[in-house]
Amino acid sequence: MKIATWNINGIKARHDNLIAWLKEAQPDIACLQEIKSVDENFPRDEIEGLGYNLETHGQKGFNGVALLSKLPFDEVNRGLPLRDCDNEDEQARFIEGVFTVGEKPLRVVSLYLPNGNPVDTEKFTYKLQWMERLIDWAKERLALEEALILAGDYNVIPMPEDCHDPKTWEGDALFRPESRSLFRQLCNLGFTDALRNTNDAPQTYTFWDYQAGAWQRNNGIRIDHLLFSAEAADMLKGVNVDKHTRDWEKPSDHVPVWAEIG
DNA sequence: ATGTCATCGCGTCGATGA
Repeated sequence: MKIATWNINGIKARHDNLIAWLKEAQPDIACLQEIKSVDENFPRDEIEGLGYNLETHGQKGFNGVALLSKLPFDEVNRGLPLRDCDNEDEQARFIEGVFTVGEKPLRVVSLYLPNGNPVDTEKFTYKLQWMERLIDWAKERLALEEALILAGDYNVIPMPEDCHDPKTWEGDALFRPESRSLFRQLCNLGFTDALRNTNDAPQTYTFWDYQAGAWQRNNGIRIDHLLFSAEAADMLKGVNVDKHTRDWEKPSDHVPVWAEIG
């Protein structure tokens, strides 16, 4: 089966591209980010018409995540749990679905990690705190020893080779040592970076800015990641990036990344 | 590192976020 992640940068603006891609790629589960829609306004009809169950966690204007699945949802959880010291988290960036595959649970998360720029503001501390909360949550889930996939837009460039020109990213929240360190800490809990472990092609990117001809110059970054628990990694067959969608009319600035498991 | 894009607010553009 096929599990995909795609930051669509607005469901209203990207609906037709999403439908075209669903027909073409036929993922069994798709994790979407930046739906930029409240749940009530999310256009469900055509997606459900293609045979998908759909769960959204949206908010007005920005952020928002969704899960599409041909399998029925056994369970859905919205939002990353807060810590005692946190204020209320109103940003919709996390949704978890539980499915049954071969009589075993498969947990899939669609996450949209905060961008964190500019770094001299509370946006950066919010990003780092969000990552710490994600690590705490992941520790608990990994203790279940189930197949778990954390998919989404992490807004983290893990390694210098994950961007066209590391010098231009120095100091950016996506490439700051603190962000990269927390991403490593998350991985080191026992996750496999599915793309990195199945594809060593250089310049494998998942995002190209709309500005300055970034796509035409292949000035991209790899920030969309699929992290697999050991039980999920045992099922991993391969990973691909649907780069061609960046050339479509009215493209998202991100492209889908998907894993084949079985 | 800015040659863009999506959304909101009630205003046909400016602010915001990425």
